[in-house]
Amino acid sequence: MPVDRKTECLEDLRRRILTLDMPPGSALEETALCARYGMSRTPMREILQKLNGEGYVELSQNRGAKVASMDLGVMRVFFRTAPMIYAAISRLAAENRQSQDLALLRDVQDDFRDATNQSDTAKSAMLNHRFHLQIGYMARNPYLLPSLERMLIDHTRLSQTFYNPGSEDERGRIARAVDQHDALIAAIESCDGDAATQLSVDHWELSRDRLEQFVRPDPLPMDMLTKQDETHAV
Amino acid sequence: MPVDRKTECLEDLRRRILTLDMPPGSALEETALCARYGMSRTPMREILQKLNGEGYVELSQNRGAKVASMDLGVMRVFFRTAPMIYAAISRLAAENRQSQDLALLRDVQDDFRDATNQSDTAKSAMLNHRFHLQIGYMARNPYLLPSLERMLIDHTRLSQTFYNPGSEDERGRIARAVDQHDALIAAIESCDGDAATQLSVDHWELSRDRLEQFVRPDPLPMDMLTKQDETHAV
DNA sequence: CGCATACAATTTGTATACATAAGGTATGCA
DNA sequence: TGCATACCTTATGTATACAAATTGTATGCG
Repeated sequence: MPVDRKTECLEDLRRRILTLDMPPGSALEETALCARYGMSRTPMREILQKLNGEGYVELSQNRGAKVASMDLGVMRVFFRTAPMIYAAISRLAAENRQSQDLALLRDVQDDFRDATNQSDTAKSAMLNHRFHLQIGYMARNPYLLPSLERMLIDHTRLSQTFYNPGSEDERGRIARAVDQHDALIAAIESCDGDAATQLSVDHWELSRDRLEQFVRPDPLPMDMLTKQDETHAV
Repeated sequence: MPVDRKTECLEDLRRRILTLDMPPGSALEETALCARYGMSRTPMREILQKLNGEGYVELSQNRGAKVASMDLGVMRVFFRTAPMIYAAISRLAAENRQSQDLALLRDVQDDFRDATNQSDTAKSAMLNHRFHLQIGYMARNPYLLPSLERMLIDHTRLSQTFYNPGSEDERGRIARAVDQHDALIAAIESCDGDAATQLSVDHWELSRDRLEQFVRPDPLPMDMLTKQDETHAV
């Protein structure tokens, strides 16, 4: 059997969790996973332990593993924490980047742009995830990286929860996000920490505005309410 | 066999790593640990995986586990990141604290004060660690907590690296640190986020100044150099 | 004498069998 | 009929045996 079947399984589970193929809270039975990925329970349990450490799954004593939940209680926390982490990571990436990193980042961005052009939602989400994770690596800060990783897990899942591929607005936002990625790469390349910080804030606000549409939906149009009222009034 | 021998082992390993009983970089052989803690390799490997996820140990493919290293390259990163994380956590703790948390925090602080009065270095360091971790729990921010945990691992180990129990300066700093903890508790109790933030910065600067003494040691006294020069000049 | 290669010893990774604990179901009693 | 208790099923936790890989060592060749 291949040596890195484990790595393959690990990445596939991460992908399935991030793309909501495995929704938050769903149970992960060891034997089922073992059958699916063709390995014994021992390495599978180690994979689940690792995913637990990364924040993808939650483990309970004698009660198995579940995909990490995403209750609305932490949404507020998410919206408050994300800009701080993203801004700090972006600044550090601009200050500590190395040329080889930049090539990797461009590769991911190229793939991301292609995926968005093909309207491949899941692939776009995964490559957007990898893009921001790559910036995290470039920041070279082992203390902040785990926070970024946890933020990105929920950010990626949230984005897809509300994803509407047909919407004209959505397509426009995605195009702007791609452009912002390019601008961010440029800022990081020129080691401009201030610019990278500002761009990460802009990028965050684009994402936030989209997500908050669903947390605080627009009020119904006034005339519609009026019309209803009139109908009832008759 | 006891039900939570595993938990006991986990906490003991954390303690031994934090107190430098197991120095950074030292190898952790599975069979030796199994013999020491009286368990099989399977649960021990899961413990090592968990410690790896928490940042206490580093795992390499087919090359075993090592206590997380603390190379001087990340020291700069540490000094830059710590105040941001500590300040953010302190503010959030003040804003999101619950009364039951506060009682726990006071208990830890009481034990910490006792340990410092007894000049028990290792115990003081562990209780200081628990104090700040408890504040982390009170912040109720699952995204930032892992960063705090990683910072605290290195902070606790660093503090002991340079600890000098006989020094008069050291005793004074410890006394001030204890007082700062009390002030921080008061700020958190009154839900004063600004005060908690400021106090965490003060507390950090006390620690930073002490640690930086060793990173940038004072220059030798001028007259000593002069005297040496004169001797050679004869 | 130095280096490369092959072999042996040690250590890590995996599979399987067994132990244990949680949850559901059925049965008996009130 | 309702509830409690005992048992059975299922899934998780642990131990041990075996496989694979890495490292150190020794030997042979240049």
